[in-house]
Amino acid sequence: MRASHGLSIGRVARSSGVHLETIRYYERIGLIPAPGRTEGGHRAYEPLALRRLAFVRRSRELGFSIEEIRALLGLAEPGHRACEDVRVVAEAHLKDVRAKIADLARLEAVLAETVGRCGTEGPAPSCPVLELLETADAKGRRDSKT
Amino acid sequence: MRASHGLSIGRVARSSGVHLETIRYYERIGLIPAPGRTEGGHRAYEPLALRRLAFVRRSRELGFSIEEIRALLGLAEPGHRACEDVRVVAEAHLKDVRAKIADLARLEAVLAETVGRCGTEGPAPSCPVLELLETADAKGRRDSKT
DNA sequence: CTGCAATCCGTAGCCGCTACGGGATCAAGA
DNA sequence: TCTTGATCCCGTAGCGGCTACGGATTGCAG
Repeated sequence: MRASHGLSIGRVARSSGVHLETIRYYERIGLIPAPGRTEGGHRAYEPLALRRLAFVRRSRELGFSIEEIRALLGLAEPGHRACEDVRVVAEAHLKDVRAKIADLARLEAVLAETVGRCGTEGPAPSCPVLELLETADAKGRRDSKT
Repeated sequence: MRASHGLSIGRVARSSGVHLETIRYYERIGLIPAPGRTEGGHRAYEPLALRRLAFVRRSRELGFSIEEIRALLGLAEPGHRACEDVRVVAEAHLKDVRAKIADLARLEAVLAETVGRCGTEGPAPSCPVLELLETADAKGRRDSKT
């Protein structure tokens, strides 16, 4: 197999924007196919590999998990581009993202309010942040008899 | 050491809301002190340990890292409750939280817009999500000569 | 042909847990 | 007292998604 004139992994890394070690990692976990090799054993990629890697990188940037990307790559193959299926994956991910945002927004509100009270306290010079952390809120306490 | 009438780890776990294995993990990494032991080798906690664990749990819920909590625990010790130092840690964390929210909000916008276009496309039945993922955006490409 | 950059590979580490498994111990009931 | 069944012991490995290390090879320009 004439893999002699393929692209080296370093080249592919630079032009796809995916770190060299990460490319080898993706290959190891089967996210991208193993490329051909030179006689000396170095990886030699076809230009197509660049597109696949760029797809993966873009998906990671958008927060898709490796497993989601595995699914998307399958769905993206020319021939059965099932937009409907793709939408399902994307919407599930969107839901996750929104949940995370909501979580963080709650934290942000609590932290901002508390930090905001620092230094502006009246007579008692106790620390609002520490008070917050020492608050034993309801959750997780179901200690009972015995 | 009369550690005989201390609280068992299971009890502490239930009433602090921290999983049993997580408590052992915290002890292993030195986040909480090792408690006394019964004759048989079981951990026997003092009531004070409950407060410390609750503090840790609350901090984790608010997204502080283990190392941040280590710092906070030091600062929370009665005697030198340096509110100013605590505020520094909390503000750094707040900044992180806000950065994450901003990141996620950007993702959310892109995903929502894209998914929203699914099915409402005109003649060409291509998939907006796939098109998004196949877009090779500027970042990360600095392939040049040679 | 020489010299140095690039690549090879396997392994271990990061964070914050969680799970597993086989044995020891504890506490309550009979 | 004995027995049972719940609890706890400990070490180790795994999760996701990489990143880093390091010694040996290969590639390629001068």
